[in-house]
Parts: sequence; C-alpha cells; structure tokens
Amino acid sequence: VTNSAARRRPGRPRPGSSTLSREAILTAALALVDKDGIEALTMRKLAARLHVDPMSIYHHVPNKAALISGLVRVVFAEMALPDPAAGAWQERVRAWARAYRDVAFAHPHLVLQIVTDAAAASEAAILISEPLYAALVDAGLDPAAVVDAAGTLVEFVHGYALGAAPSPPTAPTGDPMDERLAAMDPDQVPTMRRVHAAVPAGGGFEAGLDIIVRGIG
Amino acid sequence: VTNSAARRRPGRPRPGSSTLSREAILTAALALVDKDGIEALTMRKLAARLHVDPMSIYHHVPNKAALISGLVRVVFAEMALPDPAAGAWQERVRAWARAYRDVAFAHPHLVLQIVTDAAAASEAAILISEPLYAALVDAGLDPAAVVDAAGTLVEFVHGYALGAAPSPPTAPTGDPMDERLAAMDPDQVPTMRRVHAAVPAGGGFEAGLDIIVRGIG
DNA sequence: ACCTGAACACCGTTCAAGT
DNA sequence: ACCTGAACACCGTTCAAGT
Repeated sequence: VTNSAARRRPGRPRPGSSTLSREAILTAALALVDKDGIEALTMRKLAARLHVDPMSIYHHVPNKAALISGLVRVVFAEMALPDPAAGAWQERVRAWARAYRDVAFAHPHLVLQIVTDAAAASEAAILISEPLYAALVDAGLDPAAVVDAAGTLVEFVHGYALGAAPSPPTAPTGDPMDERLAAMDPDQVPTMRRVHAAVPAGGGFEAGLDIIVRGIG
Repeated sequence: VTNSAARRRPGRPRPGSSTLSREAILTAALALVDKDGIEALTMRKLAARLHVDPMSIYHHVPNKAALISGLVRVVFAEMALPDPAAGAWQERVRAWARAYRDVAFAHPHLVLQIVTDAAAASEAAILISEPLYAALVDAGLDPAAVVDAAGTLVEFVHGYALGAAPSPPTAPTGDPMDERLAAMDPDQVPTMRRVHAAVPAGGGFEAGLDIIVRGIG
C-alpha cells in the first residue's frame, strides 16, 4: 500500500504502482499511535512510515486535526455491539458499558480523543448508542429518564476510561494516591485515611455500574 | 512583577528591581490559558507576556509539563469546599459534586488537564475529597462502599466536565447531535430518534447526580 | 545566582514545481 | 491528478556567555 522506499520520485505514480489512500493513511496512523502514543503521531513520521513525502498526505486528509478525528471514527466503527436483546435490561446496560469501555481500552493512547470527540463524532458514535437506548426503554423509563440514564452512564465510562488511560505527556508522574495520602497530615484527611486503610482499592468499573444501574431502576 | 519591557538586559537583576518568580509565572500562564486556550500557552508567548527572555522561565520551572501541572495545582487549591457538615448526606454529596464541577468550569480551557492530572495531582486534590468521604461515611456506608461511591461520582464529574468543555483543537467541529441524528437512516436508530424527539435535551448534571445518589443509598 | 541569546532539533502547512 | 521539496513560521530545550 506504500510507494517504494528505495526510489521515491515526484510525479503522478505510474498506473499499477501502489498508491496512497486515505485508508492506508488512517491504518498507518492508528498503528503509529497504538505503538508510540499520540505525541508520536507527526505528519513527518507518518509519512516516513508510508515511505512518502510528508506533503503527499495532504492530498488525502485536509490537516492533522482531521486525521485524528478520522482515527476516532475508525475506532468507533470497531466497537463490538452486544447482542441487542439478550437478558434483563440491567445486564444489557452493563454489557453495553463494558463494550464501550473496551473501545477505549483497545487504543489506550487515543482515549483522550475518543472521549472528547465522542459527542461531535461520527455516525458510528450514534449508532453505537442505539442498543443502550433500547435497553433503557425496555426498562420502562420515560424518554426524559432514558436520556438522563444514558448520559450518566456515558459520562461515567468517559471518566473511568480517562482515569485508567496512560498519562498524557503533560501529566506529572505522580506518586500513587496511597503514598501521597500516607504522607499527609492525618488531621487534614481523617476520613480518607481511615477508609483507605480499610479498603485500599475499590471495585472499580463494575462497582460504578452497580451504583448507576441501581440508581436508574 | 515583570522586568521592564523597554530595556531588557542580560545579567542578574539589580536588587530592588522586580524579579521573576514561580508564582508570577504560574499567574501569567493561567491568565494566558484562560484567555486564549491551552494551545496558546507557549514558553515563548508566556515569556513575552512577562517581558522576559523565554529561557528565563526555566530557572523557576523545570519544563513545560511541570508548568502545566503547576497550573492544575493552583486551580485545585482554589476549590471552594462546601460547608462540611451541613444537611443530609445526600445534599452534602451533591454540593461537593457541584463544587468540584465548578473547579473545572472556572477554567474551561484547562479541563482536560484537570481531569487527567487529578489522580496523580497534588495534595490539594486529596484534601478536596475529604468532605466527600465524610458525607459518605455519614451515610452509613462501609469503607468499600465509600470508595466505590466516591470513585463513581468523581468519574461522572470528570466525564461531564470534559463533555461540557470547549472542544480541544483536534476535535472536529461537529454538527450538534440532533442534526446528525436527523440525517441518519431511521431504521438504524429507531429508539434514539423516538426518544430524542420526545426529549431533546435531558437534565444534565443534576439528573446524573440524582441517579448516582439514589444508587449509592 | 539569575537572565540572555544563539543554536539545535523538531513541528504543521503553503506553494510552486515536477510528471 | 497526484506527489515532491523547499520554505515559512513556529515549537521546547541545551548550552555557553553575560553581569
């Protein structure tokens, strides 16, 4: 799918020779991001990977922002939708949330973009929500409650995925929460110290699902 | 707090003349970010604002990542903690969530950093959580339930704040959800169309709080 | 000790030139 | 039509030099 690295010459490629395409660009970009992180996604590095002049990319993608939102679109399209009508609504809601979380987890270096572009994102992002809405309607909720429940769940998944993602380049490589807590004046955070001493970790994603599903019903 | 713009000369500043400081740098950086967004925060632009050579900043801040995490720290320290023991636990939890959300809303261009750095962040981020933990303990929850409830709430606020924040530079300027939904094949998203036709907007933040508080109790 | 300026190794993107 | 390469206007950061 790339031009020959050995002899790269200007001009329209001869017919039959492999040609650059939007799809090839997106595939290579996603591989680059998955391997080396979003900050490694550079028009120049991407071009090198495709054995192409950096500027060639601009004939298939208007700019870098469009490239990244194209990646988000690809990732959404990959989401494995859970079986639409299997089991009680509670379990369908849970299955949907796990599937959505797994979209983000499948591309940890892209979580930030997935989460922040989701609203403005593609058809794919909307398509994905249909089974969630269906499960909530089957729960007997009225339309307003469906919208609220879906929004709450989505925002929880977003927050969770972001927290579990690898830190962005700007983030400080902080001590784990427990160490930091241990170093603080106990009088300032008495409840937190007591609670965290008893239960260091917490139930994570599933515990959050339990709370939200219970709050919906 | 800045050196004279008119005649900027090398060498140690004469005693008495105003001097660069970490605090002055953070203040100027936060003002810059609040006004023009995070992508406008450049060591060079920041230096220009301080009437200083770009490299002078590096004597007070090790690098740009540390500068940004310093901003997050400043913002957390600004959080107005709700009155610790006022009212029922439900209302205290709600008040805490609103206060935390408002930290993010006070600096919309910094939401991404606030949300992603929160875990690894400062003492301030931990201090802030104490009243939430206290309210949840007063609700009669055991330690494991406290950790789970706090985590769920925080992740919801993170997701919500991120969704409400101004789009990052990479995000596509998407059509609003409703337009996009209207343009899609009705057979693909029947439930969503029906629900959104009845209730376009949803209850937003407060609706989410209702669901989570109910799920906790 | 603290600030400066040139320099290095990068960026995204425009534009004219190739075939 | 599609790819190229030089060029422009930026970046963050190192390093030696100033006082």
